[in-house]
Amino acid sequence: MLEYIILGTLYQQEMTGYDIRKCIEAGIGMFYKASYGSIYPLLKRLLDLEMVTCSQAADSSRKQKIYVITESGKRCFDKWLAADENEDYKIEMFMAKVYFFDQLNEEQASKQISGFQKRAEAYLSELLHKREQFLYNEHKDDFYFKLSTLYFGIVKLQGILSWCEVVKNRTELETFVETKV
Amino acid sequence: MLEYIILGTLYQQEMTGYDIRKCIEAGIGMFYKASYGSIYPLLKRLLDLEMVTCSQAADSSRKQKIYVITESGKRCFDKWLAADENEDYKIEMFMAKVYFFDQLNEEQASKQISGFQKRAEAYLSELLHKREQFLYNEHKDDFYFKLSTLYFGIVKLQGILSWCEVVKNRTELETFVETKV
DNA sequence: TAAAGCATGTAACATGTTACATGATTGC
DNA sequence: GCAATCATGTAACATGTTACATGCTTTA
Repeated sequence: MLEYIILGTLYQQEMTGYDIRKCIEAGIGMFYKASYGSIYPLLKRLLDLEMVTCSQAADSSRKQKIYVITESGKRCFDKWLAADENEDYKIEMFMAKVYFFDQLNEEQASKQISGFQKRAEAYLSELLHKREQFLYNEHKDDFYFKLSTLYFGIVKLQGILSWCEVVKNRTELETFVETKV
Repeated sequence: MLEYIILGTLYQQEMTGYDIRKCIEAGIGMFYKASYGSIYPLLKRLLDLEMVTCSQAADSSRKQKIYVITESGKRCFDKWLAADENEDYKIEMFMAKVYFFDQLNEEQASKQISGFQKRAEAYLSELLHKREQFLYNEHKDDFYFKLSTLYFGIVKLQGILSWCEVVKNRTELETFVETKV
């Protein structure tokens, strides 16, 4: 995963390993954390794979290495971005991918979001079913917190579904916040 | 983390490693995945630490090992459950802990939820601030999906906050679902 | 001039997954 | 009798974190 995020970051702008970390933190820090201990070794591997090239900065006062994505690296990233992963992708991973969807054509983006939405819907049904089984339980009060986590899952999935509905149609994002407060 | 979840599971009921996995999957599978490759080695370690004991099933037709939590194991689990982690706990980890809050006294449970809520509020402010910076950006349309992930974070945090508000006061959980649909 | 930030990198550790190996029991 | 499920366990692999080592540059 991180290798693609690195490629996606370099796709937008060449930069140093240090800057890559800052970009990731600023952009998708909410969903994904990357440390130097994972970035630097990966950059080395991407160099070996010729997905990126690297040059010492002309401004040689600093010992910085500027990384640039290659054509091969771009193709690799594009392929990942367009791939419709059937996997049981966690929402955080999916969001880290969505972050780069501005580089994807709208149709494919919508399709991937719809796919994710469908899986989320199926999962929500499961949870609602689980909730019903609990609903008439005599000992309900003894499981208040256990149940609360189930409700958390339900509310979270409902949130995901409304997000999908808005974003797959490229609806104005402010609708999210306006309806609140 | 998993060691505590195993202890918490055995606290409620003695069982085999196989059953522990099923329990985890059924209870907090939504937040936490555990494979045999992680459970069995951990059970061995918990045995060494005398947090659990183990006996071959009397019904010896099957080669099953029934694990039982010890007093020392219970104390260890209690301590973890009551500990007010200041850490930057991810919501999933927190929920896995909340799952066991029925074993904790109400005051401490509410206090931990309030603590989590506070940290979530601070984070939400950050995100709302970030959003404002984007709001009047001329190139906003070029970052639709990038922005959408920011909004996802905002909506998610708002969801977390309302969950906290309900659960820390032990309010009827159905309010979550009733207001919807 | 001291602290904060820029900048790279490694080694030890932690954690967990996947695939494999093995074999009994239960339900159809 | 066959498939599904119960049941345990290991070894190789994947992934990533933390702490450490090093030293320059910018800013208060």
